[in-house]
Amino acid sequence: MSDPLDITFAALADPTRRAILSMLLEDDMAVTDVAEPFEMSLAAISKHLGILTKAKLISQEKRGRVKWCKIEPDALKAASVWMQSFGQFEELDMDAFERFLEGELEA
Amino acid sequence: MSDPLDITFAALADPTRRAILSMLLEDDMAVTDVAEPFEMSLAAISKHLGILTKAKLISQEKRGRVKWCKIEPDALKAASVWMQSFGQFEELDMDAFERFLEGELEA
DNA sequence: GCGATATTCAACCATTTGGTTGACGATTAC
DNA sequence: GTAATCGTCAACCAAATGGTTGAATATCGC
Repeated sequence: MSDPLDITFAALADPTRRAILSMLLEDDMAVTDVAEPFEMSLAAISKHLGILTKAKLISQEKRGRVKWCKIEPDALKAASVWMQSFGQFEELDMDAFERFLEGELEA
Repeated sequence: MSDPLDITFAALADPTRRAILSMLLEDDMAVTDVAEPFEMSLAAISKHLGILTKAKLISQEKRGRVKWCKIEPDALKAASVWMQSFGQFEELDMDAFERFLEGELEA
């Protein structure tokens, strides 16, 4: 009943979840390590990771007692395609990207 | 306090609002005409348009008693850039990207 | 001026969201 | 075996979300 795009965009709407994705861009991480920089409970981070998993933005694999989180960039494709359908902006613009990152990292 | 991307992605997470954006891609529209194809009250659509306006995904201009809605694709740019940084990161120079990120984090 | 049209506002409601805490089931280390 | 670690679950809570209805505010046509 609910469009996968609903799930994708809703998952991306939370700053904690976007920060998690940025962290996972650099390397796969265990749940506890993902939680470490945030000022909230492990259970809360676990929930966020569940939402990202449902949105297929990440995958989780349990090895021993450690659950590893890995980014899954493909899920962004559908959302990206949807946005491209607006077609009024060009492809990735590095200057804009850097300006954006500056803003994002200040917060 | 809240990142503009929070607002943008949250606005895009609702299927009614995405449908409205698709409609506005074809032409500017009055509020009543936007509401016509949906099975919900005019007030509900008015709220959705308010959310899209706050996200700067559209603008609204009142001429007489009619309020015209116009798509504003620029707001999608920041979100698109953010997403493409994940979707296409394989095609980027990952080492340079990581060095860039680290530099930003120090600053 | 008066009625019809365009839109929003205010109050309300049910559901979802993002967080907490404490208990719990695995797994690992000693 | 027992204690510590990793992560989730369940119950709860406050606030936000997406919808409703009915009244209110402009503006237009006649």
